Amino acid sequence: MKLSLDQLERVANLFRAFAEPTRLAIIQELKAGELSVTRIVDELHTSQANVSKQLKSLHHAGLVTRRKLGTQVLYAIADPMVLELCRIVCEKLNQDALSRGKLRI
Amino acid sequence: MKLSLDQLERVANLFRAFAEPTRLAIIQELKAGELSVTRIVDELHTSQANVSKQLKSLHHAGLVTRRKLGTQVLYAIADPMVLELCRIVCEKLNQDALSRGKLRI
DNA sequence: GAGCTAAATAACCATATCGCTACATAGTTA
DNA sequence: TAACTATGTAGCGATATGGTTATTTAGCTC
Repeated sequence: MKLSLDQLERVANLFRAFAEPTRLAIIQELKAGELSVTRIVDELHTSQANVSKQLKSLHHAGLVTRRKLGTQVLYAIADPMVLELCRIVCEKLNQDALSRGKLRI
Repeated sequence: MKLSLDQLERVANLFRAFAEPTRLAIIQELKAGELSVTRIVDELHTSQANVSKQLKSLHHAGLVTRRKLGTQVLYAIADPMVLELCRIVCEKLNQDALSRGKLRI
């Protein structure tokens, strides 16, 4: 059974959520557990505005959950599938380039 | 262990190869086995030039193999991981939207 | 309410890339 | 060689989006 253009578009959108280094860096941070926006900003080398924007993308794609706690907003990985995909892709890259250091989000 | 920016970039590039409907459509066609460019063009609703361009992306990302046969060039899926990733993403989308038809590349 | 902190949004620029048309290249056959 | 087919490439316009700065909104504390 083949997917329609509309369905392919939705699949592509999900992959696209993973297709930026900054969003992957956020996922990498969230691997340790729920974090506030500020905590994430402290770890990454980009602005708070950008982190908020990318978190919005991730949340819209259903990859992270959002929870308000006072003035803070806590984000967490929504589905183990997120880490599973990263793991598979890292494995692939490790296979393709054993010379460089192992990759793992 | 956290990935460097350079490593995250490489992971993102791999995901990006999956992040376009046309490239996913090509992968979907190749699921049946090795195909020539013309055969792929016949199945998709886009130009031969565009198919060649997207095949170049897929090949550069290591997702498809390339084999010349006379005047033809045959492409095939390079790694079962490619279909595995598609399968996982489709599963995720099916979970998120059970109301619509099942997705499967 | 005033002042403060956390997060989101707006507006903008720069860059990337999708798909197109036109053309170039390579391999086959007459 | 000429003509034909299969594939790749160049260049273009339109669109999308990553990151920035500036601003806004929401919630806390005094």
